[in-house]
Amino acid sequence: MVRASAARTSRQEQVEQRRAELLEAAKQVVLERGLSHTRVADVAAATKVSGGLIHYHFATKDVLLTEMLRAEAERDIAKARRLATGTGTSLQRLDRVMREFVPSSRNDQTWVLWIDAWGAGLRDETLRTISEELDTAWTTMLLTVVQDGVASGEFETADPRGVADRLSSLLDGLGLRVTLQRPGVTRKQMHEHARVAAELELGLAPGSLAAASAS
Amino acid sequence: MVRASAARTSRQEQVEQRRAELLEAAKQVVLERGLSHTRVADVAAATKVSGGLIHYHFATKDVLLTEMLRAEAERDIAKARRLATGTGTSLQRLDRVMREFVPSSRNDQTWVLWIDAWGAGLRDETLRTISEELDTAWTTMLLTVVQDGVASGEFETADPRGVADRLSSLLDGLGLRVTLQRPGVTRKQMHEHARVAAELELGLAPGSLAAASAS
DNA sequence: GCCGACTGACTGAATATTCAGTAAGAATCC
DNA sequence: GGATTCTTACTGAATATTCAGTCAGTCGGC
Repeated sequence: MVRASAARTSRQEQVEQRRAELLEAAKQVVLERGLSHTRVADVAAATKVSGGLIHYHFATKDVLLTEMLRAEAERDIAKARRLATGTGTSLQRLDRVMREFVPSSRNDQTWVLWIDAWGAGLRDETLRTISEELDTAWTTMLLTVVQDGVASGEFETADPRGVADRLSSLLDGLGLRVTLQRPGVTRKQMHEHARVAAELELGLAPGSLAAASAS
Repeated sequence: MVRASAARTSRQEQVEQRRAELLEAAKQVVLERGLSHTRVADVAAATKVSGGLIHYHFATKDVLLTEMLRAEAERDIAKARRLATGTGTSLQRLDRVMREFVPSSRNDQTWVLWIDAWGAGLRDETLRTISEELDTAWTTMLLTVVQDGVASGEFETADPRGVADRLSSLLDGLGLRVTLQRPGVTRKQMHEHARVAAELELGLAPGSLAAASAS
């Protein structure tokens, strides 16, 4: 009895694990081929599993992809929440947040995924909502940091909400350019642009944010 | 002789017109269904023409869609150029440019098309180049206006290039939000955000730009 | 009567979804 | 604790559909 119920991995856990495995494979395929060119056969092959199994766990391809994006969004949202409640001065936290926004490479998984999702969201209510929640989480997080900085006297602005909206919009525009490898917008420049804009918005002396990251 | 050579529309002109008609239909279909879900049969139906004719004028569907985007980009680029060389004070021109950027509705054709194209550009070199040219044109146009304003003493900045990059990135991020109907970012607010950011970047008194548009 | 624009039926490939069948394990009974 | 039914994750092949692209032939103007 005891042994049976204490099996290392219960049936349910195994299913959970398999689903997670399929979602992860789906993500990899989508990163390579794009949302619209992803085939369920690709996901099956990537997992070394039969095509039928995909449909055993996910009713349709759409469900698979949607759940993958939802899971991904949740992970990113959790990350944003963690950043919002980090330690250090507001200046340091703001710097950390902005660094987190910069694509880690031209192939940054997160950015590629969400740029794809923006397009799909134009016609799919569900996807639009998912990417919206992610967007909201990041903007809210920025807002928190800005508000904290204003409260502590580090930042100066009459419209924290507006600042957060502008900074997160700017970061999206910059991240897009970096990911699409637009000339003249490297990762380094993106960070620099974000720094300058934040300093202007928050009444900081030029270089304050650069100094924050050094410390 | 005279009659023949002066035919209202020459053979070549008719072909040109039909191609334009097909490109326009393709655009409409893409706006409705998205780049990846557009079928050549849809374009044929929209033009009340046989499926075969599409392939008579365009070798493949990809060619059709790519040419459609190229034509669209060229039109937009021409518009940007026109704005760059407009009349009025730099303040007025800047205001005009920013207004032009704001989606005319949640379904603004240009924005929907290019958000879709960003995603496709992640994996298609040609499409990436096309949207890059458009992007460059708008940024360059902004740069021109900023530089003119600096020269005339209306604006003050040490880095016109940086200002142009930041403003156009911000506008992309904002346009995206408006088009995806993100809560809290209406067309009006987008314009307001752009105004505030431009004033901060260019050392203008709050409201200068609002005043410019009123005049 | 030739040529170029056009039609529309057709092909073939790609691919999502279904489904009958298998086997390993869990639950139940004795 | 062994035999038995039952459940369920999974396979692989069949099926059904969707579409891009082709091609033989029509039609109208020059």
